[in-house]
Amino acid sequence: MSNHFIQKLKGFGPLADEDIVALENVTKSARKVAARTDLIREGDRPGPLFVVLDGWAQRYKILPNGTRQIVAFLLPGDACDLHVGTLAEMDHSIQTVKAARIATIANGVLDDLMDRHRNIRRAMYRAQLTDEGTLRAWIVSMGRRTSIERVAHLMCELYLRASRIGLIDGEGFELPLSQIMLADALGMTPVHINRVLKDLRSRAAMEIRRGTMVIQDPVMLAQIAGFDENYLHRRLRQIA
Amino acid sequence: MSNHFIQKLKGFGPLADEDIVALENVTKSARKVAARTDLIREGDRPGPLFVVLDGWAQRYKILPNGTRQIVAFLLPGDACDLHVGTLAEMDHSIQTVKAARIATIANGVLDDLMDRHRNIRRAMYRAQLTDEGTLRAWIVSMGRRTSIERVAHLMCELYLRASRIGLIDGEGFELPLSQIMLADALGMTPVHINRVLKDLRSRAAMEIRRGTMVIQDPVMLAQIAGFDENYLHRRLRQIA
DNA sequence: CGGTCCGTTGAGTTTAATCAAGAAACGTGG
DNA sequence: CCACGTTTCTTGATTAAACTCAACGGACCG
Repeated sequence: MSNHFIQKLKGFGPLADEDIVALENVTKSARKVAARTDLIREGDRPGPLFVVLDGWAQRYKILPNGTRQIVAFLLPGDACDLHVGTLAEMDHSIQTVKAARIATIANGVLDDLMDRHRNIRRAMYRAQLTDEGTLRAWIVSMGRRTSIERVAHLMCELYLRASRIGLIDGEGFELPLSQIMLADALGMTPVHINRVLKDLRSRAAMEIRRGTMVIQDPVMLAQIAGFDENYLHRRLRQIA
Repeated sequence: MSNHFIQKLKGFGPLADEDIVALENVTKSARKVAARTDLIREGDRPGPLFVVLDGWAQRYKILPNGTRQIVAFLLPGDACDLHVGTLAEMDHSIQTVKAARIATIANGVLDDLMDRHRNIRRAMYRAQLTDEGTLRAWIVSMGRRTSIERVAHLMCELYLRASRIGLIDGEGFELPLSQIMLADALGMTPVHINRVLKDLRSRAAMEIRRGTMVIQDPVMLAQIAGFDENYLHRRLRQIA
């Protein structure tokens, strides 16, 4: 059975057999978690590191006025903050989006893993860096893109991330996000998301059909989005 | 002469004398850089790690339509991405805001430093985590806060960060940001920023006077912002 | 088969952007 | 140290984008 986490780390630097064994060991405790279940809540004392082996999760924050902002989507292979456990209090919550398989790595175990395996350490930092790039891209989207550009940009991002971990099947990929979630991720209202999706559909750029995202015209979509995939660090530099 | 970088890292975990010596060594190459100078540009092959010892810098991205989005402010003691040098291409630019003193740490030197000094490594990761928290807070602001809340929130953030590194002098602190920069950071137009600042001034919450930010009513400002300083991880958990 | 959540559409409102123009501050060179 | 040019700040009037409110159809679930 393939382990998306190991798969992903391999993309960020060479791993020796012993590294892989260590990673398998440390993630074999994975458990099934139902959809819409909080793994950890804002204000909690940070627990272990979470690794999404299968399924989707999201980071989000609820504001005093009751609105919600989703801050990141976690796809198979994604981990939460490295060393999140060293800080006093969570500043946001993490929740499964659909049924997921989640591994938890205790802090001590993680420290140990990072101390002993230089390859793993480096691969995880690089993974961390691409996550940061994604956060920055979200800020750019929210600050300077129109609503249709924003939607298109998120779709490009998710498509690219899904494709890298082999989640594309022919016509499209599974997108387990309601329009409400999209609204909370993009800083809009569900009503407006609905209108934007209608617009994208009428332009024959993309369409969401029963939980499946279908990109009819990838070039048009990327053009609308002003999408620059460099921020996801597609090409790693050759490292000595 | 105090070194803001070392000062800041000390706040994220204990450093031994030898750690401090190593950090001093590695930052003694600092050079003066004029205001509004790009340290590195989007598309460049990432160079060394930059550390801001004094002055302000900013990360920003220019969009195809010519607009700009500032993605982060770097204050004295702040560093750029760890291991930024391991990736293929910068996805944004970094520029000084005012005249600054910048140290550069070559990739090999940084790797070496991190490998040899466990304390430094950990402190830098924790610093990195708080930076990430700040990015998430910006996303929340842009997505779900009104313009006045957004401005107030940024001011609270900057005030808190400035106060931690001893940049507050009595009434306020130096804020070397034009309204244009504030607009580019908050995803608004300069005209609207101007009106919002006027509003905050008329409420006697805060005021910017000749490059100095004066907070007349911190409680009101934090209330307007819905500011939760936890995201900046004020309190580090006790670590064994 | 009834309830709830989600998606869809229309009408009216609010927020912030745009356009425009003048005043103030700043920097530079003579 | 002043004069001039440039950038930044400020304000008003108008426009555009997205939100709010409301209602209904459809899908899914127990």
